[in-house]
Amino acid sequence: MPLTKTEAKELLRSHDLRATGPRLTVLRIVEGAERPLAHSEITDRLGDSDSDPATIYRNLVRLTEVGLVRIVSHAGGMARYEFAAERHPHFVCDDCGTVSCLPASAAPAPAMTGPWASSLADADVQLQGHCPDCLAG
Amino acid sequence: MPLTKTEAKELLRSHDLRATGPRLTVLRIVEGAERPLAHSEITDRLGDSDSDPATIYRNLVRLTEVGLVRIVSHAGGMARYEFAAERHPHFVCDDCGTVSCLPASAAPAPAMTGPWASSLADADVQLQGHCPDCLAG
DNA sequence: CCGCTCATGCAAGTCGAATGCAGAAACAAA
DNA sequence: TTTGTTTCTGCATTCGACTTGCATGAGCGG
Repeated sequence: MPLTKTEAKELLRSHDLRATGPRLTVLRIVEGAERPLAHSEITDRLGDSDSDPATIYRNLVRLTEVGLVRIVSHAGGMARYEFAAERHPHFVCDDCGTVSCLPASAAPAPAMTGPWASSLADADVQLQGHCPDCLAG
Repeated sequence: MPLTKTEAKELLRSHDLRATGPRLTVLRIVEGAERPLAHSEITDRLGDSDSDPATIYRNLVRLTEVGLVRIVSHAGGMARYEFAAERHPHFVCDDCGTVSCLPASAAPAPAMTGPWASSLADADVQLQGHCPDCLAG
């Protein structure tokens, strides 16, 4: 469900960020993605408006700081960014490095007593293994 | 439960690896650690026998290839290595980057039908959030 | 003890990511 | 609309984790 240019603009302004060209584009790409994207995958999807790589990095940092975007994984040494609206478990493939989204029902909520209780209550779940594609191939 | 020098040596030989000085040291450090260690943390624990950083990297790669060691996380852009004997959930702190080990009871096994079934069955669980220390501080 | 093979150390290179700086653009106010 | 402040962009540089090439040196089977 892609964000319109106006919606994205308002979203940025409501987080005290200026609605600049590259920023709008990055936000809309991340929001419209079907899975967490790496920096290189975002630049690939820029199309006509190819901004400077460093600008994309800085915008991802900025969007992460204000909470619009979240880093889901560093698999393979590259950060993967996801729109921070909904939380669900992710599956990281140890072979191909792809990060996939899973339905919440796939992973029961973790729980523990003691000092870890509140940490686990708000934790994101990530599963690591071999994805169906790599198992098949 | 630290590995003796002889046990480590046999473990290496049984995996078709030569029992060299740096290799033995790295294996024993990783095995004796209470949590997954980054490359820099391993060199910190080398003590008297400080080998070349590249040698440590290559040994971590080799040990990972033969399955004695596993990469648990790339949080903060650095790989964390753990002795591959037992599997348990890990908690990665988004603030300080520390990777902690949790008891298996903390995270129920994930499950799903369809193509993901077998992938999830063998998956490692990793939780991301804010560790008790960072929540307190 | 010999010799083949693999590992080490050193240096240089790769790649993702961060940073300094000057010019340009966004937003608010006049 | 024009001005002015503040933030952002683009370019180049730097950084840190990691990798690789190559010659020397160490393991281990014979």
